[in-house]
This record gives sequence, structure tokens and C-alpha cells, in this order.
Amino acid sequence: MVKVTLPDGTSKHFDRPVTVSEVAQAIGPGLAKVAVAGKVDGRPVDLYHVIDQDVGLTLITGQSEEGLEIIRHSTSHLMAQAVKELFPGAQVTIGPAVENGFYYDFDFERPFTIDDLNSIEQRMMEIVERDEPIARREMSRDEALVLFKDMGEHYKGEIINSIDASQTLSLYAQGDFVDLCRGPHVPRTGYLKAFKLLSVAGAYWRGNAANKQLQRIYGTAWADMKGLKAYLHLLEEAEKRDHRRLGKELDLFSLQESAGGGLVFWHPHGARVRQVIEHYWRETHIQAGYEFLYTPHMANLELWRTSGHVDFYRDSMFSPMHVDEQEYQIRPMNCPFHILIYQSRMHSHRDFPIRWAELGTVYRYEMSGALHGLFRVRGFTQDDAHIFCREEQIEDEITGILDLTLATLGTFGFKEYDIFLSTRPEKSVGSLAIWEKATQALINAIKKHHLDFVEDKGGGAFYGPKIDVKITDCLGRKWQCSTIQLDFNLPERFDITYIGEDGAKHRPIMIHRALMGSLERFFGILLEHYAGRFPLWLAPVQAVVLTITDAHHRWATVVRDRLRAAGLRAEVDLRNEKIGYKIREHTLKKIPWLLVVGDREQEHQAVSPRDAGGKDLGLTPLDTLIERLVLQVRERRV
RNA sequence: GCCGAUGUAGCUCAAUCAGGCAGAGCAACGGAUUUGUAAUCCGUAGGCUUGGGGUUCGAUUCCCCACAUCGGCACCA
Repeated sequence: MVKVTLPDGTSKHFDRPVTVSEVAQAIGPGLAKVAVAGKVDGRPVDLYHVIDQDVGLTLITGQSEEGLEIIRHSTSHLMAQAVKELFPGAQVTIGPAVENGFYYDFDFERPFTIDDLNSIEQRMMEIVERDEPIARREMSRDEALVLFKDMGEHYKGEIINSIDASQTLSLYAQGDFVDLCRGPHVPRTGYLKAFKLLSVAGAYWRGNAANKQLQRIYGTAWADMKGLKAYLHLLEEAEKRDHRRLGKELDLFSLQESAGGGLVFWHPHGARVRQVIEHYWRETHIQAGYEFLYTPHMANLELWRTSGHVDFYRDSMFSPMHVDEQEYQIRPMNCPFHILIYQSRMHSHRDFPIRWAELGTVYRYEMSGALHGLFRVRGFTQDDAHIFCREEQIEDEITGILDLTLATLGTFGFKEYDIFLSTRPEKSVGSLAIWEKATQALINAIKKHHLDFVEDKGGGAFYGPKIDVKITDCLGRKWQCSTIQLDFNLPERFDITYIGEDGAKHRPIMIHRALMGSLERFFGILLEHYAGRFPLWLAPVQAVVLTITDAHHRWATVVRDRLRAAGLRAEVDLRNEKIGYKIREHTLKKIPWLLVVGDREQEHQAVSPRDAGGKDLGLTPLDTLIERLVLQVRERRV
């Protein structure tokens, strides 16, 4: 007698050992049809798994994340089988499920081409047609080693040798294809219905650049065609809101081949958005008690020796340049400069906290393959600040920074955060006591905001603990922008001090922090988040006045001037074109407000506004509209 | 940096496979049209085919190098 308890608390009784699949069948044929695997007492198993004692069982279907992961993993095996059938010389390595899909790495004598991808996909479908069973088999290490060696699969042997000896090895076979795998898998290839191969790329064996580069094929897989289609649609949507594409379409910025990679050119409209962001930044920082600095973009290399960057940051710095008999370094960071200003005079404990902010442009050497639009560049501007304070002030300062961070991110429309706290790594500077005290201060500050956080134990930099804040954009993607970093190292290296109440010299605490991180990157994130449709307060052009005929030029120009006088960014389109043409053009440019002006409007000192949603609001007095827009801008409505 | 792909007019793309005067749409410019909520018509101009080298009678096309971009990997205090 076998008793199987289901998640809802009910149980099924069988008078003989049963497979997971049979239990599913007993619950209902509908469930049996969609189940891809099961979980016996929390352990994932195949549908073929035999239950011979009392257990708890959960059936996994393609509807759940777990089920999808199994489908994706099985699809990666399906792909490997297809590759082996088509290219017997290819060696298989690893092929896991990843977010939204899977990949499999192969060692093959030549790179796979797009045509190969097509034929592999074709062959995958054939194997699905064959509906081959996928069978699990357990095996001893030695047997498995011999088996894979005979098959010429050397990477598998390497994997087996790296697996803990106490573990039983399981193999999955479908047709002639055998793979070392923990499983579980769907029971037959016929279960895999919705997949598509997406791309091929090089990837290092075991993720190590010193190892051989393999051929990685990426694909996506879903429980059904509906899921696949929805995902492919999402990919298209993401492509449409790609900031590189929008940057060009909306004429916001460019990267210039003749200037070199990773260097950003802000065009007038992009620059306007940036100015609005910077203006907001200045305003909030004044309110938060910051003062502003401007410092140079380069300095004597000796400074970077003192700071230690030459030792531990060299790989990210551009080569120094020779000036007179000296070497100069373009700056990868702003902090040493702020320290120099600190050092320019004596400081008392009464000066603290000192909060110095700078929109500091820095240049970092990024490897050519790492460059990516505005997200990864070689020159960028940080909304940087450094706080000098005493130990007792850390908690208040961090609290204040978190206030400012959340207010800033929220204003730009990001309301979902993930907070990470990184603590002391093995190799670190500063006393254990200060680390402990500071870390606790960070935790307290986070708790004051009633926020959850993930602790990355030992994940901090050697010179201090830190808090990172990740935001989630409207496509659910996460971006790290804000970082608050304590530094016990630089004050030491530069030997900066303050005079305490006791009249003696003490070492101040230094906090680095950036809220948006890099303005370039943040702008790119905003652009994708809003798909180029900036909220009114950020939009480079907030309204365009459109005339019906030449007869309305005068009133249209007055309207534009009145809008401008009210502080709005307005343009006028006097071209001799049909109104539909003008509407289309400015709609494509994602202008939030289009103000149509014809006889009626001119007569009534009015406009006919069309909002960002394409809605025609009808004849509206100009004053009413201006009031409305000004309010929206003032509130920074998103 | 590594693997692969790509680079043609301001933009989006043809022509490249198989070497033989480089094309289209949009944008720009000129003209006509004076128009009411997502494209009015006609015309004109626009190119060192990313840069450098090579093969060839002849190179956008084939080969080599560089640069940039794209997809990944690695990197990313």
C-alpha cells in the first residue's frame, strides 16, 4: 500500500508502487497531460519515477517557473541531440536553463553559422516528431567515465571528475544521445513544442578566459506556442525601446566612430533632458545640505599613486600622458580631488558633516568588447558626492543619503527597489571594531526606512562596507544605480585629519555615494523605462504649436511665447503642411502636447490640445492649459 | 581583450553569393497646394560604398590589417 499526499492535503492510495505519471493520471487526465515532472518530498523527479513508499507529491506543470525550467533544460538537451546528429564531431559540454530559455556550449572545429542554427532547429523539430522517450539511468563514476570516454566526450569526463564522489551520477538518454545530467526532464521529446534558437556566441569553458572558447547556442523555450509568441513579442518591444535606437530616432545623443568608442555626444534635445535632471539634482542637494565642487579632469600621476589607484585600479585607467617632465593621469574617479580640497585647510569636528557634491566626469578604460550604448562607456559623469564625518555621524548620514536616494529614484518613476548590503571581505583595511560599527550603522539606516535588504556577506570592497540600490524598470529589468560606500582607506592614505574636542588630530570617516550613478547610463535607463515618452517635466520639447494655415502664424507664435514665458519648452510648427502630417511627425517624436491652432482657437484666445495619449481635448483657453501644464511640471508628475 | 556577425546617401535598407557606370523609401532643398487631429503632389540635389593595404584590365563585391557597431563570453570597488 502506497499513500501519496498531495499539496492540498488530500491523499491517494495505491496497492502497488506507482509512477509519478500514474498518480497524475489518477488525479485527472487534464493534469496528466500538462505535467512535466514531479516533486517527491520536495525533490524534483521525472514522471517515470517510481513511488514505492508513502510520500508527499507535487506535480510540476509547464505553468510554473519550475516546470518551465525543466522544459528549457530538456530543450537544451534536445538541441544537443540535434547538434550531435548533424555534427557528430561536436563535443557537448554544459547546457543549462537560463532566464527565458537555455543555452548549450559545444566544442566544435568551426563556429556555427546562422544556417547551422536553422538546420539544428529543423532537426530538433524532427526529433520532437519522433517523440523519443527520455530515459534516466544511474551509473557509477567509473562506468560513466568509460562511457563518455568511448563516446569521445572529454568535457563530460572533466565534469564527472569535478563532481563530489559521494554523489550518484545520473544519465539521460534520448535516441542515441546520452548526457550526464541531474534532471529531471520531460518524459518524451514530444513534450517540447515551443522553442526557437536565437543566437550563437563564443563562451569560455567554465567561464574562464584562460580556457578554450566554445560555441554557445542560445534558445528560448516555453510550455506552448502562446508563451513563445508572447516572449518573441516582448523581445521586439524591448528592441523598440532600446535606448540606442531611441537616441537616434529622437536625436538625443550619438556615439561617433571618428571620435572613438564609448564617448558620448549629447545633442540639443538630449542635453535638455540632462539639464533638467541636473537642475533637479542641484536643487535636492542644496536642500539636503550639500555644497558643490568643481575639480579638474586630470592630475599628476603622483596623486593616483598616493590614492592607490595606480596599484589596484590600473586596468581601468587610461595610460598617463607626458606633460613637461611629469606624468599626468585623466581621472577615473573624483574622490582624490575632493580629498585635496579637504586637505587645503585644517578641519574641526565642528565642520562635520561636510557634504561635497560634484557632477564629476570620469574616464575609464573599458575593454572594447564591453562597450554598450550609454550603458557601458569610457567617459561618463557621476552624480558623485563625498561626505566627511565622525564615526558617530555615520548612521545619520547614511539615513540622509537613503532619503535622498529614494526621493530621487521615486521622482524619476522608479518605485521598486532591491537593497544589497555588502560586508567585510577577508582582505580588508580598518579595524574590526570600525567595520562592525559602520556595518551596524548601515543596517540601522536601512531599517529606519522599513526596507528589506539582502546581505552579501564578505562582498564589500576591502576599504569599507556599502549599500547598493537596484531599481526595476517597467519591463521588470533590474539596474544598479545608487551606491553608498564607506571608505576607511583613502583618509588613511592621504592622512587627512580633523581636530577633535580634545584638541588632538583624528581621522575622519569618508563616504562615497552616487544616486543615479552615471548620468549617461541613468539617462539610457530612463529612456528605455519610458520608451522615449518622457514625463512632461523631463520631455525635451513639452509642447509644439501646430498651425492649420498661414493665417494662424501670429497666434501660434504668441502661444509659443506665452508657453515659454511660463517656463515651458515649446516650439511652433508653421510649415505649410496638412495638420495630419504635423500630428504624425510630432507624435513619432513623442512630444507630450500638440496644440492645434486654427480659426476657432485664434478667435477665442485658445488652443486645441492633443495629449500624449492622442486624445483631442477640444477648444481650451490658453491660460487654462498653461496652468495645467505648469502644475504638472512643478509636481514632476510621472 | 576573446568568438562570431555587420559597416553602402542624414536615416532605414537594396546591389555583394557569381568582380563590370551603386539604387529605393524617408529626410533635405525648390515649386505647386492653404489644408482641422498619424504621411498632398511634382521636381532637384545628395556617395572616396568606415579607413588603410593587396589581388585584378577593372573591387561596394575577393584577401589582409585597423577602427566602429551588434550578439555573447570574460571584465565591471
